[in-house]
Amino acid sequence: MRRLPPLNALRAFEAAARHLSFARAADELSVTPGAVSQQIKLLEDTVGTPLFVRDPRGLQLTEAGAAALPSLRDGFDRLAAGTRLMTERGGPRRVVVSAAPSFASKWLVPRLDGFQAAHPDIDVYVHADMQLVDFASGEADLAIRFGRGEYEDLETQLLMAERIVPVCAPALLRGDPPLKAPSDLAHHTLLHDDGRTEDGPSWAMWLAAAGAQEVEGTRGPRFNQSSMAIEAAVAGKGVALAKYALAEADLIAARLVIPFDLTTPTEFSYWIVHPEAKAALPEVAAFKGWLLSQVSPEQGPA
Amino acid sequence: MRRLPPLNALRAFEAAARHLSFARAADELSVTPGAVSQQIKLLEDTVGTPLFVRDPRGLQLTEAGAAALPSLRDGFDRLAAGTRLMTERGGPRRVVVSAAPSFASKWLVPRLDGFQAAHPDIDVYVHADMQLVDFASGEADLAIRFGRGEYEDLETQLLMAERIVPVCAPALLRGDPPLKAPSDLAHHTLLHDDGRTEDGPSWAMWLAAAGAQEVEGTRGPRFNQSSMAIEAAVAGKGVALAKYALAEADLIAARLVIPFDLTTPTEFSYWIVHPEAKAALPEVAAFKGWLLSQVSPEQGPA
DNA sequence: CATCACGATTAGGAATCCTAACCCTGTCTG
DNA sequence: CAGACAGGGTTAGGATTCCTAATCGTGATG
Repeated sequence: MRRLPPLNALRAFEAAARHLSFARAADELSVTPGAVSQQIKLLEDTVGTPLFVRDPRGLQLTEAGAAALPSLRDGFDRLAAGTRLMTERGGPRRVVVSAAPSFASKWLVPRLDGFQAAHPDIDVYVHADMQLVDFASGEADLAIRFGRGEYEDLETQLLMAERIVPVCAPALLRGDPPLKAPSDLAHHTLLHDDGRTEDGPSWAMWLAAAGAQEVEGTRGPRFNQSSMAIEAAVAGKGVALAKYALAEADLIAARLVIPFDLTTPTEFSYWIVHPEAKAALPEVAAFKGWLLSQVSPEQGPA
Repeated sequence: MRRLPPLNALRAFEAAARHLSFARAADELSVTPGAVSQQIKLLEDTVGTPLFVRDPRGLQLTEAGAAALPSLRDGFDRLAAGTRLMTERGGPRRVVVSAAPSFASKWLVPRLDGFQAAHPDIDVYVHADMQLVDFASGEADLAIRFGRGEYEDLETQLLMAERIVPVCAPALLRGDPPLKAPSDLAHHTLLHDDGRTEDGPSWAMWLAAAGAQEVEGTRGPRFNQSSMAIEAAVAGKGVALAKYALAEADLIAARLVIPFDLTTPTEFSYWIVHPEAKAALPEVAAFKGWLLSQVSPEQGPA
């Protein structure tokens, strides 16, 4: 027989452990910090072990507390998912999708009408943010992230690989001077995506691979979002190094061209990521299936 | 932000849905049925949907309730696992293993000392029972079951395949009459494992495969546990059809021999089965790894 | 050295939860 | 076919749990 300590105490612990703060946990639970303190003491008495080290400057989990946290977080995730399954029968369904801002605007949003057409009963909320912070607080249902696919305690599935291509406005090809060889880049403006460095290779790396070491690879404007570099390229401001997925729509619409067909593969890919518990929600499953169908239209996941 | 209904109400619902009875749920939770009734009404008010159809002769889940139950059960499983992780630090650890009686006595128990040697801090409780009923009530941590590996909502991993062999005491080989060909079985006693039919082929099937149709395959004593048929064979009472895994120890010790080397493969195998939530418990993981190491000594799971 | 941020502690009141007793309905049983 | 029984529903009121508000202690901060 399953034996559980007082559930509210467990929940208070889970929140406090997640925030490493009674005050923030209390805020999340809409109670006072004192209440959290009492609940946690009760839990510690029940299980017979201290769960936090109370430094005067903050909290720290004991080994016992740290060992239990992942299971507890996952457990409450599942209770939340189960509750949603009973609450939202027939009501409006929604998925909250988290993605990097550039990916959201350049890849996801242009395709969303396809999802809406296939699932008119599900509303999609796109949550664009730089890092993957939404799951701990329970805000997002599913995320698309660019990286190595190493996300702890989250279910992960490959969406698609990525490669880096140079792009510019078509007019630049016959500009002054024309863009015929990588060395011609010396007389053009290079547009830099200055996001987090791990996101992809820089102009310097690309130029080296293209054998155009003589071109200075650090000049030119820098943007902290890939989409801005791409939009600058569309506007004819220069040549950008772009992730293919983000430039694809502009390439198909002929607002951009690939001047030199030297693409650099990356070790990073796009991943679909979500807490395991979310898999039980049909709207999340539907969105995931649709995402995968966007990549290989005939076939969803295995 | 994760929004949850009153947790005690959720737990009451989960128990009532599992038992399809307020009274049994109340018993499990050590409260009165009235309390359960109130909690469930509270939950139904909170989520705005009825969860049970109250027939005068019992309960039935509504669609909403049925949809939510698996997530909730799994959620509470995980909370229980997390609680154990904090409770049993340093204390005595234990695994409760459920297995069929014959498998437990003939295969599992003879090897257990190896596990005890490798993990002296973990106590193993062997729970022998005919069906797989222990998980719902939370009694067992892990089970070994013989079948097709189709266990809903449970994590499943193949332990080993199985095949059926005839076995008898060595003395019978030179008995009167001697056992030289399958047709000689006509003058010997056949020992029948009369357990659930899906467990394996009968003597009739084996004799047909051996080309010994003239032997009457229904005579002889019947046992409702495989181990009893094997023990009867060891005692020289006749020839039994045995699962190889169960006879192995007696074969190695030369208390049994295989008179005819015609083994019948089965479509059933042994599976390691447990609720997903149990994977978080180190003692369960240790036992599972040890089980797999018993099958292929050099290599544990993938 | 005053202030702030963080947690611990306590008393008392608010909210929740449970029991006990009773009702209703269909089924089983002699 | 009547009575017992088993299942669930309902209610009042008391037991328990939980939370707030106020106060204290401690180290970091400016």
